Amino acid sequence: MQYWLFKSEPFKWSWDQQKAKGDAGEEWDGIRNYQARNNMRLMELGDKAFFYHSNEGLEVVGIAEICALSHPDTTIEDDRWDCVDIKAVCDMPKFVTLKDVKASQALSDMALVTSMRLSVQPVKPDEWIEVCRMGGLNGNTLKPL
DNA sequence: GCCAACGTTGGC
DNA sequence: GCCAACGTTGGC
Repeated sequence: MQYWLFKSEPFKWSWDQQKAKGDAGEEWDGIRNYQARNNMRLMELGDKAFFYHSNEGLEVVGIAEICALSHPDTTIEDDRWDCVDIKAVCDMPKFVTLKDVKASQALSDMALVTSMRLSVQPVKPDEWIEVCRMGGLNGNTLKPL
């Protein structure tokens, strides 16, 4: 099991829209960055991910799960660009803001801070547990604390 | 809305 | 293969 973080500008694709898709999930298309794409190619079914609102909100709002392995992005005729599908799992009981993450000593190496512009990024297990804890979730069971 | 950071493109 | 120009991301 690996952990990830997906950024989305809420006025383009929000957590509410993601949740409305339910278990069917939705293709995470539109990624045109090699590093982000490579991360998606590494994802496995059942991997968990934070859903982060960029530009507006600037906070982790929920938890999603990979529900389809990397496949060609259907929105472009270019075989360089692949993507996975994700589905919503649960809300963060308390949103974890970028400010909170930056203020945490334990999260100082998190990609959200160090690789600001990367839109699909890996999350280390200890970072996963810590962000979940700050958001009011047990990172292993994903049950409220 | 500005601008810094940084990824990509394309000329040489 | 270098690097300048350019475009995009995303925090502020």
